[in-house]
Amino acid sequence: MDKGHLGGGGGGGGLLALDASPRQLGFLNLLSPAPFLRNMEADDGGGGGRGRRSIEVDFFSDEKKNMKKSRASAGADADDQKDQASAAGLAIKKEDLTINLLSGNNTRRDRSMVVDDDGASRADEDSNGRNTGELAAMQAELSRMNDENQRLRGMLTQVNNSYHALQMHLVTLMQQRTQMPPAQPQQPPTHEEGKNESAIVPRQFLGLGPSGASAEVAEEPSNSSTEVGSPRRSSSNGNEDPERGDNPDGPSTAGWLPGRGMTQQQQLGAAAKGHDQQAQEATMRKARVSVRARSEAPIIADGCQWRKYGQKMAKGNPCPRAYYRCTMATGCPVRKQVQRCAEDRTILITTYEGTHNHPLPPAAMAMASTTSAAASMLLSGSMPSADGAGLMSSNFLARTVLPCSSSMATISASAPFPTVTLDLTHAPPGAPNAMPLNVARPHAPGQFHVPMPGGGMAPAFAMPPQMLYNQSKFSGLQMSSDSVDAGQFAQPRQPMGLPGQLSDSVSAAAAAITADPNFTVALAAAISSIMAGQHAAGNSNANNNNTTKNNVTTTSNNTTSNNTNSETQ
DNA sequence: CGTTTTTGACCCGCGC
DNA sequence: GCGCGGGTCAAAAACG
Ligand SMILES: [Zn+2]
Repeated sequence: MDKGHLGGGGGGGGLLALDASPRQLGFLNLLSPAPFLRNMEADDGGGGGRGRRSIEVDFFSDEKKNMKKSRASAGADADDQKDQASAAGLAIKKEDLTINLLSGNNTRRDRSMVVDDDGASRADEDSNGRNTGELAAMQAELSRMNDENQRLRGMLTQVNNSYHALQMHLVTLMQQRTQMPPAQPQQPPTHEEGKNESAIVPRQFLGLGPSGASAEVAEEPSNSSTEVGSPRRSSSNGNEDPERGDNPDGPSTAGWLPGRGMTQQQQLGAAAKGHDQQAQEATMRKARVSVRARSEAPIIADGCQWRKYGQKMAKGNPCPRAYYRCTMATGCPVRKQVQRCAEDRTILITTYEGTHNHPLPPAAMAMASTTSAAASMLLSGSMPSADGAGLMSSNFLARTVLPCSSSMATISASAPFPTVTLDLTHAPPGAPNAMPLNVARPHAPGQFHVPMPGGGMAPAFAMPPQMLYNQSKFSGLQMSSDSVDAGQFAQPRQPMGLPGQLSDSVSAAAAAITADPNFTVALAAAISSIMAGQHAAGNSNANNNNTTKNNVTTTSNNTTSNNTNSETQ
């Protein structure tokens, strides 16, 4: 019954000993001109665990941790939207906001106030009734402003939050539409609710399920369905066998386990759930988005937390392929596999699969929605084979997603799964970027350089978040314009009104929508991180350890790998 | 003590 | 039906 015994085991990670010094490099890179999408070793992606000492390339900078901390220390006081909101994402935003505010009007007053205050004591002695009065008044005003400030912050947070939620929702919807025949159109929209949705949506998202709202319960099944692919093996304990169809729920108790066998049979019950979903999910699952980038680091920091659950020698190349799964939420179906390119070991290929079922920090959003958008486009674009549509969409996508990078997107039909590949490895000099501003600056090979709209980072700092937002939007539009009708994208711009009906255009629009904001977010993150970096530099987290074993997988030896089935059976 | 990594065993689809 | 190969599971070890 059991799967047979336990495997072998054990591990060994002890080898980590070999640290290299790449860290330094990382820092250097950090400092280098191209801040966004820069290589950065740091960032321990994950949290806890044994330090993953690794250098990571950080596409979408994420130092959420730092951010959080700093924010907290800053005295964020209340603002507890907690969860959803709290996610680093907002944190970052907040940070920005805060910064701006400070630099703006308040600051001066603040400072002056403070100064006065200090001086006050002395002044007091001198006895200035008037001053005192003024002081009081100012204080009052100050507090009022603070108040307001906070309130605004809160609002912003909320808005931001719901925006993201909507965004995700949209993607989901789009996918659903694509998949479903005309028939039952209206379901999804149901939960718009507007306000609260922020909390709900994300979860539901995961479920994708119609009923989603009820979340927990619904989720389970759906979730399992999500896993779709995996259920098969649910072997773990004999339970599963019987499962096929029964046991609706043993409820949630078991709930969240990732499905896999985990002793839960129920999951299959989910199967019943409905073909659509299943089908849809299946498709989703199939769609893959892979990103090729140059990186010394063993993995790319995309803002999510990943747990490695497997490693295998790939057939065609000496480098092993590692499998990771998202651990930000318990049931998150997202997986990714990382592998080094055989010919050029400096190229790291990261393949994402699935959609997150939980809110993400902005840093993660960037990558996540990029991939999800890519996936949807891929799926919606009818089969990849169709060059016309396929290519176009891919190009569009590439441009949308990483406007400034010279990335190229390609869709391969050959693979078992439809796959979109974003290639960030070439750095064509004269790249035809959407933004003419491109600073032609010699960059390190392989780094994408992201020309800021302003022509450099510096100016960007000064800009308030909104400016950034607009700009990014702008750039997005511009890009999109050349391949598709810009008009369509214009609509989505309104944060709220989502017309979307046409499947294709919708998907395109969705892509645009999702992509743009992300870009923004990424920028914001990058900027704020940099800013933070100034004082926080020393901070432990800042760039964390990445010791790195520089060489990728030292595992080379692993004889093991090829084993496949060699053994029993 | 909770997490994450390591790693051999499993599972399963597919081609022959 | 067998075997290959891609993925996944999960015990045990490594970390913090
Ligand atoms: Zn996730």
